[in-house]
Amino acid sequence: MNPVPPNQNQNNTAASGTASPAASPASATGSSPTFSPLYQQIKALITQSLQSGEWKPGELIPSEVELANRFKVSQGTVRKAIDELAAENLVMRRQGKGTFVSTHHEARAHFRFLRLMPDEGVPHYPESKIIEVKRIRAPADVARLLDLKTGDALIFIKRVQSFDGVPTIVEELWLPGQTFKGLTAERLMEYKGPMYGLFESEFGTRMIRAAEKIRAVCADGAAAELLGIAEGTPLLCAERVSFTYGDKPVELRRGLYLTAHHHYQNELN
Amino acid sequence: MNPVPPNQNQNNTAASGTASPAASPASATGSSPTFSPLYQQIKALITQSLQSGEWKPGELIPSEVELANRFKVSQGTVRKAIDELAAENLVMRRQGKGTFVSTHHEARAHFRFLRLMPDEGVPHYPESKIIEVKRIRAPADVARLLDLKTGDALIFIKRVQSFDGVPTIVEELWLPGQTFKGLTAERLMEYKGPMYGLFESEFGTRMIRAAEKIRAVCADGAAAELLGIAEGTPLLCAERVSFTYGDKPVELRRGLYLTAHHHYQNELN
DNA sequence: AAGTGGTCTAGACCACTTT
DNA sequence: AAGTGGTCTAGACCACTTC
Repeated sequence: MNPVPPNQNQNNTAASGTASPAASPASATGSSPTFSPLYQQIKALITQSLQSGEWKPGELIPSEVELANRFKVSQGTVRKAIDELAAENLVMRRQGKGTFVSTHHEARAHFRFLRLMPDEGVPHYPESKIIEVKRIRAPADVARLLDLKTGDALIFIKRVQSFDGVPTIVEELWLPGQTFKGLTAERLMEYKGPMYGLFESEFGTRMIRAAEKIRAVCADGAAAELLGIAEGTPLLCAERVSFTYGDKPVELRRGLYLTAHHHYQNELN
Repeated sequence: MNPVPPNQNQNNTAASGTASPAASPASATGSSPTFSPLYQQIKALITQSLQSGEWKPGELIPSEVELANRFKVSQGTVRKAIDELAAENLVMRRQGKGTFVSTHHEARAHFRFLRLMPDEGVPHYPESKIIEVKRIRAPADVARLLDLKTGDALIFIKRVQSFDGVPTIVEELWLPGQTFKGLTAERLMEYKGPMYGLFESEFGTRMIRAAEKIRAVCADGAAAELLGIAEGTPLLCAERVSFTYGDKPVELRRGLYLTAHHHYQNELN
């Protein structure tokens, strides 16, 4: 959209002695600025293009050289910007091929948000069974977490996920009606694969980060019946808020995990 | 220890036309090598110095320029090596001051491994009460996780941690006797602050990474009594294996967390 | 052969900290 | 003023992929 160079808060003119001696980057050099490095500005511009859909999930973005020309900066500066985007899993670099927009339609991405692993054997993605889909008004607590107003339109989803036919997860989701307009039970039921893939493809909303709070709880009657276990069985309760570009919360999810033969895997670095 | 340059798998001679035309980096250029980039080799050398204690936790390491001279590479290469070490929390960079070896004696580091947060209010570090310390022989399962042999010497520790006087965590630890020779109940009880600080200062063993498996369980009689709760109360069970340099496992820990007024916090990126 | 990301270098200047 | 990490540039070459 904007091929012009971002404001230059450093005197890049340097070079030979021919440079005008009084380039005067003066004016506001210390008053209010909050300057950010060039590569951060480039990163923000690239992120904008990702968010706007200029480059769609799975697609190739322009090469480093091309972006350097577009933004009128050196390749090294573009590289540093993309390095950070890759570290945040917004893009993926592949030597010799290029840089691709990340997508949830990839085996690699499936376990980035689902951390429940079998105690033994290789992990694989569970089957999903939709229990309920309905339109509701946002209760105060949900509204607060999703940065909405109490009473705003929400879509509520309840489902059960099974590994090898064994029901293991009961999940409830609250989605802003505004963002997921047109989401139906039919569409959810016929869709195979991670829900985030559907959100990405059909609603243009990509989850890029999430925060979870985990507790131990007792199975209530409803959960016990859905999971085929005794009431009172201890379950792991994971409450997740997911964010899309701009740190905008767009999903609240409460999952109850049966951890008899699975565990929540976490790496502390 | 080794100020000589690492093997150079790239022809760095370049420069002007005076370079000998037949530098012949030939020989094994494609047979078995598993070459690694220069900055990875530098990173490994720096890590060795960290592990050997040449620079101790909290101390300043040599400047980038100094390291570049020592290793006979450019500052940029040292920088990339240190960037990765900083990303792994092995060192901390501070503009204008230098690069410091990370330490567990820092408020900043306290919540890197303890992820239990109060549902409301600001997080603070719990008080610890040692229940039991004894020497045992490694059971098969513990030995396997710690990369030891069944029957090897272990130190077993049991403690309770409280927030504002409320018992919230029951924890059991298994430590290799070899690594933590001389660890006594007295030393543990008189020590204030995170146990990893003690391990780092007194035993030269720094935890740099950990893997946790989390489940929901019911409180048994022992845990219930220590936490002052009813038997059968759901608890979060976190089993952690911690690693020091070289990905060597040096601690097994099983914590039972009361999540009535706290939760396990996790960020998914 | 051409294009991409990955590595390495050398030099300049900036921002911050200490002397 | 001097030293440190932080940013930016320009150019070279390497490793990998595709044509």
